[in-house]
Amino acid sequence: MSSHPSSSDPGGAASSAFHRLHPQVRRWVWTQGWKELRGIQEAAIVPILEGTQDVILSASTASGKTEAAFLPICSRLAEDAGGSVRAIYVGPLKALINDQFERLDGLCDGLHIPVHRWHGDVSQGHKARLLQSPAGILLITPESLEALFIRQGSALAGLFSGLEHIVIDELHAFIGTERGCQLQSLLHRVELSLRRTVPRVGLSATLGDMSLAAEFLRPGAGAKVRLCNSDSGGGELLLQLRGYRKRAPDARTPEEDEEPTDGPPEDEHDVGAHLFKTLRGTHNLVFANSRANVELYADLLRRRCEDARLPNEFFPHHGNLSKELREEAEAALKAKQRPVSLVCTTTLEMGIDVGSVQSIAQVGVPPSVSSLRQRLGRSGRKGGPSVLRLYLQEAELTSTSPLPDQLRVRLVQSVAMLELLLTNWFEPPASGAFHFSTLVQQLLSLIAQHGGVKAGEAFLALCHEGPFARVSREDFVRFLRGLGQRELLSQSSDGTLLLGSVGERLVNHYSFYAAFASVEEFRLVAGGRTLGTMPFDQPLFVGAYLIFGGRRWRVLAVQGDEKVVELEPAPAGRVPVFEPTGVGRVHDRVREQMRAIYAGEGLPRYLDARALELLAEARATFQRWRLGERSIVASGMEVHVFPWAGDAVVHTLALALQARGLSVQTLGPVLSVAGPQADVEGALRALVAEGPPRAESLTRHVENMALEKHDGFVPEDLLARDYAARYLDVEGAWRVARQVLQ
DNA sequence: GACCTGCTGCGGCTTG
Repeated sequence: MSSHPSSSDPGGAASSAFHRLHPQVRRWVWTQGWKELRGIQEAAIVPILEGTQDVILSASTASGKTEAAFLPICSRLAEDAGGSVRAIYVGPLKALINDQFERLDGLCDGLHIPVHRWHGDVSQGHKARLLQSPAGILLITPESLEALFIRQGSALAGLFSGLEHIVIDELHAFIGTERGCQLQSLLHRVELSLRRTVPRVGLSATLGDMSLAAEFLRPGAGAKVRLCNSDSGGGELLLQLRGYRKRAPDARTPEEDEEPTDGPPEDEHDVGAHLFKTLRGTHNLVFANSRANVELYADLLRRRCEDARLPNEFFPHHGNLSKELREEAEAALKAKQRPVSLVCTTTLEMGIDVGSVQSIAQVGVPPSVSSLRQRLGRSGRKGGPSVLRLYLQEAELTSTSPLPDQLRVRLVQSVAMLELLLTNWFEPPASGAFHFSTLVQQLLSLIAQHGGVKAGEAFLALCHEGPFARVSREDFVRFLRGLGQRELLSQSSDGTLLLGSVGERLVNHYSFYAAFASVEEFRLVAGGRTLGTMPFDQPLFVGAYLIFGGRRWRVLAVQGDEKVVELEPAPAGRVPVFEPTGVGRVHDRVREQMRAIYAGEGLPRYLDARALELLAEARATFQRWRLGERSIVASGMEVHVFPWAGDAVVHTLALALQARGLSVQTLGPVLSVAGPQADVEGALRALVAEGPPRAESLTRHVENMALEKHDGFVPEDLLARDYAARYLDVEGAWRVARQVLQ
């Protein structure tokens, strides 16, 4: 960014917008010693000052987005900030709200604009003071805003009567989620109670398709949202993908158990050795995908420090660690007084500012291109290059190695993701869900707010013009009937909806304010013996494989009500993969790119020697099986189908084949079906001939469709529709079915 | 075998 050495005016000669800020606000900018406003700050002034438009401010982390929103907002409030809350800021994290509170307080202090924060850790005294004399800016979480509706329902309109601005921070973190849907509903309900709209400002990291973000910010009128984008542009990127070989796990089955070995296996030591050698002495983030791996690598690196008689530089950071430990680690990284690297899960992907780091390490397959991009954004900010090192382990092949291992799908998927990252593509946020679980919450909340509502009013408020616009009147009636049967609702003689006994209990517990569920632990049982518990927040199928307690198991049955999963030891030789080929849902585009890499000959320059070897093996397997020419191959008693499509298509095909009585297992990009090839091809041909079914009909074999918090109260058919909209792609699956038969 | 986020009112205690 260039500076204006000839001028001490932060607005610069070209800026007319700066002069439209309140004199006191301009003075604050001068006292900060800023040479000029950043592009995004400049661009935001006029649209926010006018106060008639919704705005999205999109720029990379630490680009001054908060100030961009609040310089003009404070200019508007500088003369008079009283009477009611005048601006609401919604943040996804308490820590972020605390950060922003400190920053805003400095700006607002001289302007006599009160700043209040409101979340679970704020004392009741502070909250009571705001309720007594509401004024200025309120920083709040979606959950605390929910609590305000339920606890202060009748006082809400007065509390917010003079509200002029709503700011949503980290907008991208809300899009497509239950929590985001809850926030949309709460903001809509604020406007309903004020009987007017309030302009919204969304702050976000750079998003690919801005129209999705705009539609999220103002449902139904996304096209009218003003977009202010300050893409600082991709700087230089230094990239390396390092391959490692790992002993095949197939040798170890539950029948022939061994003593657990001490410490991590050799292969992790190799990865650890390189991490230690390259990261020590500087500041870095190591993303390790799971809490278990975070602990493993943090421990391994700490011991290397001890061995070298160095003070420890490596600390773990994940959601199960205490707040104190996490804050200590964050502070150490930010202080920059001595070298510190944090080994973390997604905790450090967004939110609080830890300053920029020298490099990013990713151990294992990245969850998605967009998260890779987000992680990369943490490195090399001040003009320097971003550095990304990817560490990938593939199993040593044996005579019984399953096809996905031979195909090195983890390595190839990672290369595909890096290639897509380099072309600046990344996955759009999820869309299409109905969010019935959050509709349960919002309906109960609406009733609690007003003491009772008519069904027609609720439909208008939540569905017709609210965030649940895709729910039809007929569906809403069925939905209400279902909630009535489950005693969440009751109806008075004049037709008013009231809370039923179960609804009353739900709403009166503080856990009701969050739209997302705490992960439920399932009890794992094998041969009548309880092995332990494990959290499941993903669909679970009979026949699925999992690893627990260092052993491999196959799911025999799922008892959703009792939260019990029955297991049997996985048969020897049928153990498919050492670790998941990717976490989360893989996009069509990534799998298409994988096929191109298998079929191609190019050697990406960022691969090390071992990774090149593994890629060569992958391509040799692809050639040997002639997968460039055919998508169905038989191997022993199994048939492998390669749709080269994303998880939604793979999952849909698996369910469709299961519905025809076949035993199907999905292994990353591959569907493995038991039986002769002719049967599988026959089944696929029959599917194509029948044509695509209604997506809901395929959910018959899904054991636990109720994944979101209140899904258990949602009528089965509506739940099936929500599930299909989130996880299935019938059109895509039938297109692929036609292709693989050619 | 993914990960992350959030939470009120009140009773009972100590301390100034």
